[in-house]
Amino acid sequence: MTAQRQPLAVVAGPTASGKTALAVALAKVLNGEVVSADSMQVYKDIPVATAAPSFDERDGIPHHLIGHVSLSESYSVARYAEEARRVIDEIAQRGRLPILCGGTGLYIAAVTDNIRYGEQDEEKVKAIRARLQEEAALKGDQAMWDTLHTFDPTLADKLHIHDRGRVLRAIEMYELTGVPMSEWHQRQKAEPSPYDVKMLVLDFKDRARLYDRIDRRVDGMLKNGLLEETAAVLRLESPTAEQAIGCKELRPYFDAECSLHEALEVMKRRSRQYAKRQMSWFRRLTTAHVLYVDDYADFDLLVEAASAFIQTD
RNA sequence: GGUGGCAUAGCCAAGUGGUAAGGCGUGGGUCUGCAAAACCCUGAUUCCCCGGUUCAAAUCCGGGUGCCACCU
Repeated sequence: MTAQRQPLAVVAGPTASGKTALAVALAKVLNGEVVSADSMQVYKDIPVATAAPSFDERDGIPHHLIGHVSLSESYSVARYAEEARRVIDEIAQRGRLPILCGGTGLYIAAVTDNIRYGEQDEEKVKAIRARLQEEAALKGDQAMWDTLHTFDPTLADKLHIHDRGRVLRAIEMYELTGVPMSEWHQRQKAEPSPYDVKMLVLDFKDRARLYDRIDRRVDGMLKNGLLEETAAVLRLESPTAEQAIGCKELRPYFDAECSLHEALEVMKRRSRQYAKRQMSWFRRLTTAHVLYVDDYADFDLLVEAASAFIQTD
């Protein structure tokens, strides 16, 4: 007898591929609740730019981890993983199916692969980061990479010298725990996942169709109040908001440096590039079941195929 | 009609005699604490066309074509 693992459905895919609608439809058919896996939808105040599901779109299905964080707070995968696990547990307690839905591959992986980030003293982490940043600015990327290589050659060899962010994080991890990051990876892989994951990835055989949906979505955001939302957010001077597609692309427009049309074109292009990165992430998930949206004549058929897959053993 | 300038990758563009920088876009990839971020890889057998000079031409000369500016 193997231990009963917690069923967990996942709906992943690039922006504008139709994840939200599919997740809601699945929740209805399978008695589920939706847990967002989107690094930007967690923030309140930017629902339009992040295409967070509206009241109507949710259609009575409970959604979690959306708009519960302020732009002034610091948020990251570590906190997300914790919250998501808790929420998934609660949904299961209610006897319902948790459906993880979103486009942030890292966030999804944190849950499905049961990655533990551990408790860390915030102040201590901040201090180390600041120091490493300074050191990197002074000595350069090569020197930092060399440093990492002395105590974690396995990871260093996988990282590009200019991938400063990851190199520094790996050094930080070692300073914090005394254990090389690659060793942490090993330990995590040895631990079995508590979830019975059914991962769906939405994709398009004809990429032009996805790009077209992205363009239309951006145009639609305008009608939903994108400009008003962005104007308000720009006043916050939030580094986090600057990461979201929309804010930084629209800034030149508000600064009268370009036309609205130009800013929107850039926003569409940036969204397409983002979608491409997402696809590249999801493509390598060998256990995922890919659903080509353009293979299905209508939405109901897509839902049918999706729910059939989730209910397989 | 005249005079001057310009023609280099999908776009912007450096290069004035020695064997085609760079940026953007595109496509591919990486990804374990800011991930809608960050990072990596990716293209011109040839520089508008034809002829000439030269060991050697995107670079110089002549002629054509196209675009721009100014003049009549």
